Amino acid sequence: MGKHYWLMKSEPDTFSLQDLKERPQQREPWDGVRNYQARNFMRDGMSVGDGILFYHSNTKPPGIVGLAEVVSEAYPDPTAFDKKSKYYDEKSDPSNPRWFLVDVAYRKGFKHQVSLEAMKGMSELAEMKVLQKGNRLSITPVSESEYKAICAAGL
DNA sequence: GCCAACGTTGGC
DNA sequence: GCCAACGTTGGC
Repeated sequence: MGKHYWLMKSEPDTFSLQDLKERPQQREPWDGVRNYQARNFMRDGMSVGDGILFYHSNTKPPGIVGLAEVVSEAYPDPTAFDKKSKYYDEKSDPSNPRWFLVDVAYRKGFKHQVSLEAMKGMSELAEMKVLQKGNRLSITPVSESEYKAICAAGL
């Protein structure tokens, strides 16, 4: 299977690209996703080596701040089984897990953040999922041409 | 802080 | 299976 590209949102107050950069081995399980579509992208769509656009949401300005990479196959999200976790889900049965995640690793910080506003002005991104009205998904697929256009603007 | 858009829940 | 109520997301 060829390499795919994804946009993954995170609120920087919760977990920023800088936080990922400072993690041991600069990698982290992408836990806490509790949306079925986003889960399906991780569980069924992602492969090791896929490229990730790291997006900061709920901040000023929102936008893509750098690059990460998928570094594991999908596996059950352990926080769903942890009663002390804020992501605990009593309906996720360890013998039939409901929630999955992948590990992601830091790759690069952009020289220039590519803001949401700038993205809206880029004709190459007219079809991009994250720009469609009403889209709240925290994980969306990105085409190779979209990925390259954003890298060209940010690196 | 507001609120549009969307997903989930649960009564029926 | 329908759909109203509710909760969340996330830009502004």
